Amino acid sequence: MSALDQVGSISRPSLHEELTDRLRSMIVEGVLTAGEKVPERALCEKLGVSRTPMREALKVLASDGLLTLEPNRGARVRAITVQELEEVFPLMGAFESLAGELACAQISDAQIKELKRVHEKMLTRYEASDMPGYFKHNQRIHELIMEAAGNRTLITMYNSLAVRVRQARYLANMSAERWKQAVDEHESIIQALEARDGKALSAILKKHLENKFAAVRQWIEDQEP
Amino acid sequence: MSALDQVGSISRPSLHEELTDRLRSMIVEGVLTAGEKVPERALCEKLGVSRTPMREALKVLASDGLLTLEPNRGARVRAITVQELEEVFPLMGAFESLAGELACAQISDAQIKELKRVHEKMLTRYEASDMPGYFKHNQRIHELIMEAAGNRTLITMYNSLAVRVRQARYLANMSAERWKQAVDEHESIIQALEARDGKALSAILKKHLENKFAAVRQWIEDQEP
DNA sequence: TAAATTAATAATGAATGCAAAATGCAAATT
DNA sequence: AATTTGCATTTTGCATTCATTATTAATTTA
Repeated sequence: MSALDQVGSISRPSLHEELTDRLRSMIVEGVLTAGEKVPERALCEKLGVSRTPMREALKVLASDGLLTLEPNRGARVRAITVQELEEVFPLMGAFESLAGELACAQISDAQIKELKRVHEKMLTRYEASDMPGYFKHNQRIHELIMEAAGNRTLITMYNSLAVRVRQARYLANMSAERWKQAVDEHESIIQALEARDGKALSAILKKHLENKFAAVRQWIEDQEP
Repeated sequence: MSALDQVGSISRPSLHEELTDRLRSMIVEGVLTAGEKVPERALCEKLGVSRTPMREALKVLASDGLLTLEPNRGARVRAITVQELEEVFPLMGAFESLAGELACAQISDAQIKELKRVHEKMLTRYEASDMPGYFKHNQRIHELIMEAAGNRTLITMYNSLAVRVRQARYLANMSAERWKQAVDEHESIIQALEARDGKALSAILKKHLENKFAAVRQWIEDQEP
């Protein structure tokens, strides 16, 4: 075995890949807001690239459901509709549920420890009423469970939905009760994981998401009376 | 309201869309086989298009997981690995299971009738030992259940997995017993649907897929000893 | 003046061109 | 003879250009 075998090949992501990632972030972070036109030319100039890779990126994001391409009329940021949200949540529920079962079957002690660590941090943020901080750790916990499930296809599909839900920031608003409830649910999640009780965790995660959805739905109904 | 308002606008799908569909079919139908390089230029000439829309299509298919793009080295048809298959099947199980529950909750009598019709046709094909014909109707039945679930997002995600599984034609080989078993399972599926028993259907569909997977896994093990 | 038609402008879809990278091959070296 | 090195060819990534379709502005006409 030569010393060179240790050296990994350098990966230089192509322009269109960087662009897809960049644009995806811009959409999720709300720099490009829902319904907004995506002016090809302007974006190209802003980011200093030509139209070819930009258009390639737009096609990919459209196939991911983040944009709509109206022929000869360009791209628009696709706003997730209430109807779509009602479609997406059961799916995410199924994903989380599956992830829970898979995770319990093979999660390591180290992974559980890490989860508890993040969970504790999240609690601190909750007690400090720091919602953004809370969400950050909250998201990380769900990511860790997905990772523990050890199914890359599952992660990919889950993320593609999560992105679209996150894009519509229904979640920024949460009542005090709902927040308390969510924290309690997370407590049970950790417990089920420690016990490696797949069925229980699966059910809790599904319920957790259903409650989240109920809160979102409530929020929507309050918004558009 | 003028008479012209009745006339729908001609939808001329853009070239890259047609190309993505075309290439997707070529992959699923095995015209482009797994592992094979996809020579941009040659394909362009064959299909009479320029490289731009072709490259856009390739990017989309890559993001769908049907191709891999090695930078500066072009596209290859991505062969689904055994590991990936093991990832995909639980997911499809979750999808089918969810579809079953949703379908039972809202399927119409007309839809059930249609399902039974296709089911009967499928039985005829089984009795005639016509496997391709059987598969065609089999696939249609699962499509109809998905449609009855009335969740477009679910359908989209399910299809994107189904395509990748279908591409690897593990299914063409099926033992007589397995075939018999599959037919019996389909019998139960129809019954559960008629009874609109969501839980039961959900369980049957999941089991149905698990058995299918077991058969596929068996086939793989026989292939590479 | 307001509606409608036409002209001008801008944006998109697709094709071509060019530079960089990879591949294939033959000569050269060990 | 086998491996390496240099060179030509091919292929890819991206930019640019051309053509077509929308959008806007201007003009005409009722």
